[in-house]
Amino acid sequence: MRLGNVDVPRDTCQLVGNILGHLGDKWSVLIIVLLRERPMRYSELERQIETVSKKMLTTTLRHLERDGFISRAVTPTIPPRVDYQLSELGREVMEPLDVLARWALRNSDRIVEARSRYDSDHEP
Amino acid sequence: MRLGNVDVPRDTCQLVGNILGHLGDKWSVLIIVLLRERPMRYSELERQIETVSKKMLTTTLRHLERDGFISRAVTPTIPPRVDYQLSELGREVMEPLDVLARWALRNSDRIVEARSRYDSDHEP
DNA sequence: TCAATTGGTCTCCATTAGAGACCATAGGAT
DNA sequence: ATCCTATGGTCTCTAATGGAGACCAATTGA
Repeated sequence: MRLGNVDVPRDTCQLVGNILGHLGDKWSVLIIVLLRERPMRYSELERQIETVSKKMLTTTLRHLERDGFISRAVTPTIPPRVDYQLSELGREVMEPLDVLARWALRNSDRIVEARSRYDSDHEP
Repeated sequence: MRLGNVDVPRDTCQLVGNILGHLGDKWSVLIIVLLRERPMRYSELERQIETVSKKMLTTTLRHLERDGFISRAVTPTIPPRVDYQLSELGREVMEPLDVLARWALRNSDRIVEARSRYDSDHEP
């Protein structure tokens, strides 16, 4: 793998791929973006995202916690209360994520065009 | 959704999420990175990636083509020859992708640490 | 004559995602 | 007194998705 003009050894490359893979799965980025605004409770995230199942919300949060992007604070009241917030690492990853999101935003027209071109070329 | 200090309307945000989603799936980034080096034939990509199944390689290539990141050139010889290469859009998306990959590279230690901390805290 | 090559598609099985029931418990409303 | 709601999950069952690999058509080289 190459980054800029640096050759990246194979196992490091796998790690990067792995991290990118996690960040790239269906809900991670969305959760990070939401938590950037402010810390949120589990149920709040659930309501904000709407289309996520409890199971996937839980597993995605666990992954993000394990990788150190968010922290999880339990208050053992009844009913229980669990707050999630971005960690320092989570806040830092926002920057490259923003770069990518801004690029997507700037170029969304071109992608939409490419798609309709492809679709009209391939359906007959 | 917010990017920097700009508020992004909901449907545009969905598009960005959608694009990020595609880029984030298991093989896309790897294929883009490989094609940055030089154009490659189907079988060459297959050999480079090793662990990808034909089915997934084909569907990922189709998605990338539909979104306009790569182009596909068929030479109808026997046996057939199909060349894939990055389009202009594909070359442009490398930049934000590089930013993210470099970040991952710089911070991989912290993530590895976070993981082992999490694992030792949660297994007993 | 036989094997190898290519870019897929197709089928069959394994893994993963999603929908939603369920839980324990307290406080508030009726 | 009794119900209802709220919370942060887990668990089960089903639907969708992913992977392994057989198969194909046709030509060239051994």
